[in-house]
Amino acid sequence: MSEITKQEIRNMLPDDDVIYSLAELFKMFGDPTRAKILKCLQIKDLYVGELSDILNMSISAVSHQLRVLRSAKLVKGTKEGKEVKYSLDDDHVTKILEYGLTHVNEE
Amino acid sequence: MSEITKQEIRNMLPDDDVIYSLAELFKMFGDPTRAKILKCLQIKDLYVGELSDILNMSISAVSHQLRVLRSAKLVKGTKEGKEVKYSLDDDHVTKILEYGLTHVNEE
DNA sequence: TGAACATTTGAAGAAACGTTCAACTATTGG
DNA sequence: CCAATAGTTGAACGTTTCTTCAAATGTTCA
Repeated sequence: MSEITKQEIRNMLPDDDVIYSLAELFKMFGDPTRAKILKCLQIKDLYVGELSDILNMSISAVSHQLRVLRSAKLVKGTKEGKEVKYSLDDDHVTKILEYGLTHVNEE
Repeated sequence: MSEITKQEIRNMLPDDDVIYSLAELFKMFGDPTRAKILKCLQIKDLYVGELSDILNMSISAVSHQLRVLRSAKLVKGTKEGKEVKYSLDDDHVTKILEYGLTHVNEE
């Protein structure tokens, strides 16, 4: 007869700011372009131009998304001469993507 | 000296439809309201009205988001008299949320 | 049957998003 | 120093998203 009240459920939820961060994180994976970029960087560190070639997208579009991913601390860019090499900046990225793919492939 | 070409990277990426499904999945977790709903349902199966109370949101808003989650096959609703009880419809949900939370909490 | 209740639905409006284009900054090599 | 190359940035745009409100549906019970 273990009853759980609404108030108790409310208390068990993560704080609002945690929920917001969580949603922000998942939002990063919630766009096909960003998902592809992350997948690419999982394979190999790449320059912006290379990503643009591989994904067949404009440099500008790729750059805009890289900025978003950078601000979420999921990737980082390192200047090398006039080019910028991007790499994953987070260990969880791979794990999270993997779980997602497992789910998607198990239908 | 193992070189990886752009073409090879392209070939290593998941198919576009997989990437799209993946993004669709993560999009579900990418909204605070939906994240909260999923968190609640992780604790206990709940009626729409209960969710609306717990989250302090209009019934309509909750119902709209439940429809989205339902169409993504992450929750399911079962009619019980005039109420509808919602529950998680997917084993991965908990794992994915957990990984996300781990990430968010490890800053 | 009809009033009350629980939920769904559709339209509307505001805000957020993603791409494009053009302009800009930064770096290198001639 | 100038031109060429790599990348970033901001504004504009069309699209999608989320909430609200009002109306509709479905269910129970008096």
